[in-house]
Amino acid sequence: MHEVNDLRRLTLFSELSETEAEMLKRFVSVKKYRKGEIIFLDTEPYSGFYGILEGMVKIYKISNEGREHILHLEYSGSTFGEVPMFENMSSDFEGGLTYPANATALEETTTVVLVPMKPFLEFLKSNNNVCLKMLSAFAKRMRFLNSHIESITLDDVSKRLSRYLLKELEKKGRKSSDSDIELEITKYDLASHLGTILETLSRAFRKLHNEGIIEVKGKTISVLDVKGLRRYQK
Amino acid sequence: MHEVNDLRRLTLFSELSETEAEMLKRFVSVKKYRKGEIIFLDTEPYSGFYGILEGMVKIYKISNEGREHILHLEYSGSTFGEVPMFENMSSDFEGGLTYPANATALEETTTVVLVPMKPFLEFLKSNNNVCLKMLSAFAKRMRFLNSHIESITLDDVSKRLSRYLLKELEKKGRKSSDSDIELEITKYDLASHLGTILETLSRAFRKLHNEGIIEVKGKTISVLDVKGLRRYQK
DNA sequence: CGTAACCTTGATTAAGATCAATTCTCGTGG
DNA sequence: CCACGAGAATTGATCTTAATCAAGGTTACG
Repeated sequence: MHEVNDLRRLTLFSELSETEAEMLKRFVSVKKYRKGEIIFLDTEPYSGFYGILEGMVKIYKISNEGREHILHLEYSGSTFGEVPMFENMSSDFEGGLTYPANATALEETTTVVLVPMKPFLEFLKSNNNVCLKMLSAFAKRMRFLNSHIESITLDDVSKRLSRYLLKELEKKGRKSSDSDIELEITKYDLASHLGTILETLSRAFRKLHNEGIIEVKGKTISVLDVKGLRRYQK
Repeated sequence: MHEVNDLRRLTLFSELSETEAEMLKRFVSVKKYRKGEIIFLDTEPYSGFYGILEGMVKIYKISNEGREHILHLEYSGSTFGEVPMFENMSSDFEGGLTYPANATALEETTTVVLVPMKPFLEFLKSNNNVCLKMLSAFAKRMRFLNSHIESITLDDVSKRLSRYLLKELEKKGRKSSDSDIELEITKYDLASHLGTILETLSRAFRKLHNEGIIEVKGKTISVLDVKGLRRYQK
């Protein structure tokens, strides 16, 4: 279904000209994964970054005790695994590059493109445009990481949850105006993303429910009191 | 002492040609701060990023309860506050830009340059080189943020401390080979950086000491058993 | 040499992880 | 269409870690 022709579906490449996209096409390759399949591990040698044409991917780390923490959830249109590409440029680089985290497909049909390092770096040199776009994408991700750290170190679990729900509301907000949130991931994954575990997340949902702020019905969260939610994380 | 002429002391600009440096000089300005002085707050409107010519700066967030968390410690040669510069480029940008965190000088004589947004973005358009350097700096920082999150969510405080000490050893390692670490910051700031508080950090030091791994004498940490330290965080 | 900033230690409390037992939900095959 | 079973989620009891509260000690520096 999705082909190399869809390259411009990726935000990073959305403004490429026809000829530029053609150049890219020559060296990228399309791959498909099923739910739960691993795209790369943080131990693997680096070959290039990925862009999502369809589906959803989680980027995560695992502790020695086996606990998992999800750093990012990436959706169709976005890219991941770009970081190492720019690390062989810094003077203090030594040894082989690896991916910074693990990546696994979350949806049954997840289609990605692999953009290999060397040809892409060449491509970048003559495409200041894409360079700037990439900086913009990095900036966005850093802002996200900052606020993620902030929330993990300074907020308790219910606050983190309310923060997450508000962000989801904002996302939906652009499309529809009702205040129902449909969780796109399992609560296990959500817990891992919020830096906690399933049981604790469950109790946080209950707490917000008891305060009359939300209603939980499976994967559907109805926000009854947006102001309350906003007040909550302050 | 430090002047606009020192622009190439910043890693980001270290490879600029004479003429390029000249261009930059026209619009940057030098500022000096004393220990404890605030450089910017996360509520302030964004004007541009900073580069450190001399001294040290902490980048941090503060919770509503007044707890502080240090995201980065930046030293002479590095830049900070670049993120918002690339955020007005993304399509979903709305409203005025602010700094993503607070910045405060940690040393008595801290000298920085302010690089204002608009002229620098213009400059970037014709300097693919600097663009790539910036990507490399961003990549490095993201790698750091990732491992920071990993350590905060998956390790306990003593592990985080041992991780920190190992990184410091590595840094020193390039210069001298002995295994003494001279803390450049107060233990209060270190605690804040490790996502904990002074008392807990103190106990973590004691724990590592009791295991015979380190010796603590004020701001000097002697690592007696590097292997033990390495083993510790696994 | 005195004072303020810095650090340590102990006792107590609180948040969240772990362990264990159910319950709920939903897709699949009988 | 129902029943079964597996994965997902909830709930309770207990344990662990780290935050908080409180007091005292140490160091650096004017």
